[in-house]
Amino acid sequence: MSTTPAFKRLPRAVREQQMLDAAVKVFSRRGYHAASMDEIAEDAGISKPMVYAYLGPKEDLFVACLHRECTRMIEAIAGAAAPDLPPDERLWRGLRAFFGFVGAHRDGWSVLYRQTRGEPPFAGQLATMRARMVEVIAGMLDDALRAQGREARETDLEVIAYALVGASESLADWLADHPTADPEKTATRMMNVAWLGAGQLIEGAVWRPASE
Amino acid sequence: MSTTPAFKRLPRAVREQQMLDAAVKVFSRRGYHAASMDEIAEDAGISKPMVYAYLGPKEDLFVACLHRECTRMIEAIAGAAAPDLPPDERLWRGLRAFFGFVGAHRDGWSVLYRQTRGEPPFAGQLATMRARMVEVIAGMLDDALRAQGREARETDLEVIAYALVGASESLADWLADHPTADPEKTATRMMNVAWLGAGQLIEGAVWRPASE
DNA sequence: GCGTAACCTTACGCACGAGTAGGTATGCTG
DNA sequence: CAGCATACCTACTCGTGCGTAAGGTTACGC
Repeated sequence: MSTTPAFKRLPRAVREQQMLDAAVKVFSRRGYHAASMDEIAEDAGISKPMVYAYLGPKEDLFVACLHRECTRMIEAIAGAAAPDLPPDERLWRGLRAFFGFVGAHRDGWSVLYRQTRGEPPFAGQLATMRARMVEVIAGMLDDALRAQGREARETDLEVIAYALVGASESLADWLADHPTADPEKTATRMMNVAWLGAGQLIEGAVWRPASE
Repeated sequence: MSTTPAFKRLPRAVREQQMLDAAVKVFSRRGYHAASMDEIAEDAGISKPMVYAYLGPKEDLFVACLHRECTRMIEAIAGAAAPDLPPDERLWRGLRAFFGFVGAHRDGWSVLYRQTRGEPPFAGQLATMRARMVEVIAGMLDDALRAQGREARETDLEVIAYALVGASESLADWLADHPTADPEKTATRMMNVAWLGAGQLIEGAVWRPASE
């Protein structure tokens, strides 16, 4: 009887992490709806009622995943991009941290962006987080502008920042789908597109439609 | 009896369009899974079995929506960006057509991108379409390069194109969420980011990490 | 060594929504 | 006006998967 309990009893904190790991994995593979609580439980090496006891119903579980992955990502980026650096250096470090994170947590990224985007109950959370990112980037651009004694309409900066965030997300998807690709190199490419583009804009260059 | 039939009998082709309209609307509002066939039928002013008779089960219905919206969009863009124009003009017209389409078909855009992305059964279709876009953009960049007697590694171009497509998608989302925003203006902003960025890259400029 | 509390399980109820069976009305063709 | 095809409906079945009730088992305090 007391030979091999096969499954050891573990403290709550440990089980919760195992469950979240399993949930992120299954959610990313199947999508929110197709993921069944049974599969998550099985993958975590635990039975379903435990999941409900610790993390609550499916929706709460997903939010918990979202929250954990989101926190990890924000920390990774914030830790890398110190606010007292010059703008391009800040952007570069932020990008490097971002792509590094995605490369190391492809499942987490998938849950965060691919799944969350389309599901009305969660889309708001994602939008909030993205808004924070956009604000930071826009602030950075604004700093760079003011350092040159210039100004720009707020909306313009916001939209540019939005485009940069979108481009980064898109490349992150590309990275997640190409396991052999190098996060560092991807970050460099993104930096080229972002900074040379945004950089020229800051210099005052403007492209206009030719005619009509 | 023959007073007011309340709902006239209509030919199949008309009903199908009404159903697709309703489906796009409901899918975009609720998401694929949360959308019920009952709600779609009701919104189309018709009963459920008719939907099944004409468009088949839910998955087929969604694919039909996808197909219609996708075709409309491709046509709008292809019609605007003639291949014999100079690269920047081509890009500009393509972008203008794209944002014009999104502004006029916000629901369709939502279905196409927000919903399709996260659902494994459909994600492939979207990926194929996006790949076509990327290929076109990459080809354009390549043309511009060759015109200057230069070369670039294929992967680099592809990644840059991917970033541009991602940025455009992201701004399209922004546009879809800001009903008061002007598609034309959004297109101009995107063009600034895209062309001045990519343009500088084509001139041979390269940004490198500073140290370490 | 025994209670008790936390951990963990099997086995079920139940709602919701996809898909269908079978029947009714309408308009077109001869 | 007969006949037939097509548009259309009400009312049902049934699978699937979320969430739970009630009961076993292991560890730790005394």
